[in-house]
Amino acid sequence: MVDHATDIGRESAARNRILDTATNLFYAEGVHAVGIDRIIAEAGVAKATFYKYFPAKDELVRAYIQGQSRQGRAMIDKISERSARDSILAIFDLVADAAAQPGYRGCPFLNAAAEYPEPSHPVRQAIDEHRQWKRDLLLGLLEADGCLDPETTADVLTVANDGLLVASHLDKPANLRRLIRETVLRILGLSADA
Amino acid sequence: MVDHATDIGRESAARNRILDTATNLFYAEGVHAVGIDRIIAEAGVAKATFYKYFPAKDELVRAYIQGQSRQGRAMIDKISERSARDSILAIFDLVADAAAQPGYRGCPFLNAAAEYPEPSHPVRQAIDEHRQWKRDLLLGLLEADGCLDPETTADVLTVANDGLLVASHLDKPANLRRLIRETVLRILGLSADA
DNA sequence: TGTCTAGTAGACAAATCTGTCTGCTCTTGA
DNA sequence: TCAAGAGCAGACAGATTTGTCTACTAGACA
Repeated sequence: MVDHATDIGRESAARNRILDTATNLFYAEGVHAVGIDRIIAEAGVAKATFYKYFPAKDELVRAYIQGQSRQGRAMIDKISERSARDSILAIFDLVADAAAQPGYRGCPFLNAAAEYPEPSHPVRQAIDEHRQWKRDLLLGLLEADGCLDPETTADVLTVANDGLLVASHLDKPANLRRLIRETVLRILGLSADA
Repeated sequence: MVDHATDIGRESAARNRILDTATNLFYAEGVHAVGIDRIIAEAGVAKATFYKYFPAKDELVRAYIQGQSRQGRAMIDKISERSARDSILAIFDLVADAAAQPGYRGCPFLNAAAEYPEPSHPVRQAIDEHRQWKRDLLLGLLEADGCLDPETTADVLTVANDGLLVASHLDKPANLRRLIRETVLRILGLSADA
């Protein structure tokens, strides 16, 4: 017997359909607002199949968050080779790309975190993992750029990233790309025209 | 007959108890996660009384948001007279004060907005109102401070405010006050030590 | 005394929530 | 040919959701 799909939970058309449907619904309407029945109906899947792959709703939510994290990393991986400083600017430009998408509703991680009060919850831990990864990514780029205080600057850039994701959703500022650039340049100390 | 309490919805011990209880629960656990039954039980109020003052749950949520807005404005009103620039710094310091509170769980407006996808919903409108007020407040202070581009700077400060509220909750950075100061000074172009 | 108002207590309806379980139909591979 | 696995369909349980409605109590006021 070949060591085939012993591991349930990987590669299955039904499972993918469930996760895709849930991803769209969770992001568009919020986690608590979307019920299992709706997901299985729109995914065209039997209830038993759902509970086979996701023993509880929270496991689906965790898979949703991890999927968003994977997707976010993939977007950043796609950025072409360039200087550390330009990489930072390109990463922040992704906020504008996301905000230009039709159903944009802010940051999936921040939205989900708002619905999970308990910091030790698996969903929150998945969110923390992503945030930690992103902070480390920025830190590395700042060090490569010769930043004098990379730790502090990474924190400030994280603040800016979160704030830009919020503002691009709730305030829809005109000329978001300019706002993003202005924010990053001021934080990096490259523009003191305040 | 004196023109007494014709207007239902103002000043009532029961109503206050409902709103106070709901405020604590909504902030601590999220809006969708808290049911009417729980609120009336913890407020020690009859169901009929609840529906007398709040014809639907969403009206209670709107009242909760408006109460948080009122409270936020009161905090800022309490800041003593000082220069425009110092006022901005003092306003941002309020983030650290809030984060130091026992049950801190981030910004009530951002958390609630995450649970209301529809921008035209009354709850979202109440949130927008508060955000607009705050942005105008910062804009006025920047103008008084002689800022060269107050509009842009107000946008960037709004970004920073949101980001700091998020980070202080999800990341719990060591030395939050220093991070706040660093963020604001860099945005105002008063510190280029990146 | 009688009436009006605010409030309490709780039954009830209708929908929806998560999760379990039974039974059926395919497809694939030995 | 036959057995196992994957998936579908849907009933069911038990809790919980928002919201309505009836019946009662206590205080204020004319």
